Amino acid sequence: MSTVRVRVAPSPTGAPHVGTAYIALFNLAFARRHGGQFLLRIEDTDQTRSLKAHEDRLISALRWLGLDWDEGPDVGGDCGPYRQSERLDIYRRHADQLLATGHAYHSFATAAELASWRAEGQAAGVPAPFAVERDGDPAAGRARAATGEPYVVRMKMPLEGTCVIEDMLRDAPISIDYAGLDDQVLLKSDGFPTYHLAVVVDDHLMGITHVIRGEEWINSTPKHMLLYDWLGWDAPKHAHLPLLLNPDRSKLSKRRNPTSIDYYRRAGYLPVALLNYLALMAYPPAAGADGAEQEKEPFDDFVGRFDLARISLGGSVFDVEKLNWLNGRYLREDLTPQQLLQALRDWALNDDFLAQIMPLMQPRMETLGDLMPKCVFFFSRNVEAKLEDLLPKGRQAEDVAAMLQTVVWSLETVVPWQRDAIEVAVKRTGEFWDWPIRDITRPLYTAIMGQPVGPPLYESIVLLDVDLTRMRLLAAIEVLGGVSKKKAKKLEKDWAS
RNA sequence: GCUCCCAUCGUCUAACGGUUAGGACACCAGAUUUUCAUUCUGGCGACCGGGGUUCAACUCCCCGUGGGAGUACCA
Repeated sequence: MSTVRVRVAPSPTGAPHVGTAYIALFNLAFARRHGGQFLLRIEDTDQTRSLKAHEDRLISALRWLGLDWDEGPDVGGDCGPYRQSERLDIYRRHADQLLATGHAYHSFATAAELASWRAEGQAAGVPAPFAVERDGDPAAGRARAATGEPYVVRMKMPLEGTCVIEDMLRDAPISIDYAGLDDQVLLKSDGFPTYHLAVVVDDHLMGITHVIRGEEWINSTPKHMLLYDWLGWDAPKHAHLPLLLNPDRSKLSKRRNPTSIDYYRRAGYLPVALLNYLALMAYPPAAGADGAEQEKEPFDDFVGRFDLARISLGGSVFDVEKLNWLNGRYLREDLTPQQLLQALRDWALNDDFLAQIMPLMQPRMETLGDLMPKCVFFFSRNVEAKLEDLLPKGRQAEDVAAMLQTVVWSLETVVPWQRDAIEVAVKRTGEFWDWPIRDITRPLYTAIMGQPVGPPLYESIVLLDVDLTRMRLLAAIEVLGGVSKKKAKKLEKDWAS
């Protein structure tokens, strides 16, 4: 049997997500367990959302966790490039091959046409009918494309038949009828591939033997199997992991919870604990000698007993309380006081970080002893904002909560995280509400610092960093009574316009 | 709507036909600690429902129900 090769393939479209770490963790464990290789591939095929800044943060976050890869964009390897935006010609070549063999076709349909086809399909309880284009003359399609008219390349899905997927985590194979599937776009009009084309081509070219990914991909696996077949390749084995969930059991999202790896880093969690907790999310703890279970288990020990088939299939609610408990145990049990001090230095108690605080605090001090009380919030996991401090004179809690929500949205667009851009984002919400800036900043001071007074706001937000800032704003919104789902929806609409 | 996945305490899970259904987080009591935290002890608390199969079902099968995901020129 050939060497095990697995990968994690995140797309750099936002903050590094704990879900990515979770998937990476199981891939790495599988690779280590079988003496194989683990690769990192950047799936930056969405030109409108992918950012190099996000990729940099992602790599830094995964490195911090110690989820190291054997091949990747930053370390190279024999199967590069490992960034999909640098492999465009490869995808085009394979798309051409599928066009030539009649498995794909040029599509020129407008958005309006597609919408009407979909509506038609919906009404009949079937996927959108693409017959108009898919059965046309291939040469005509090619000629039309050559004129420079924008087009996409679509898969010609079989109208009948069933795809049987063997999933390593499940006893019974998964069967999905081809008839229920859309003619998937493979090549977009900007010349970039979609996920479906790129993932199959790359996994094959990079020698991936096992695709271990999130459960949200099950439904598109038949498309991938078809592609392997059409291209004349053997498909890798598949394993679809259960999803990480919000407390309300929906797919883990940043809407109300911290989902960025950087949040946990900045809030003071230890990588070993986060990793341990993530493993526990889908894998039973080791049995101890006395029958009790050993929940605390560093990654290297976990690898030694890892067996893909033992992964539990139900989605898991991410429980910060339990993470806190585990993190506390590592902090107390595994670190000498010296090591604890070092961990603190690596985190925030270092000259580099403190030096940035000095200019903010110096004008506000009479004795050296005034420093810490006035800037504890930089070193705290969270602060407790009091309701009365969050309310500017004459404002209702409900309105202030809504206002803070728009600040959260406004701040989301700030990349990279810099002072002036933050100020612009905050002022923009001021204009939106047509409130004096004071009524915006007072709640902000309180949310960020726990009290309505403190060092300069924008500079402080920069140092607090994006994830901690976001969570403090969300916490303040809760103190104010929250923003109802219905209201948030309307607000989001108004805000977007 | 259609397709697929999943289903044990509030949460994470053990059990792989025969157990008083075990452990962990959280919570509640008590002990230790000058305080707090830690630590220790105890408590609360679950097999989604209905049919089968079997001497015996949490466990196997079927049907419901519930939850989730997918259904994009996003991944």
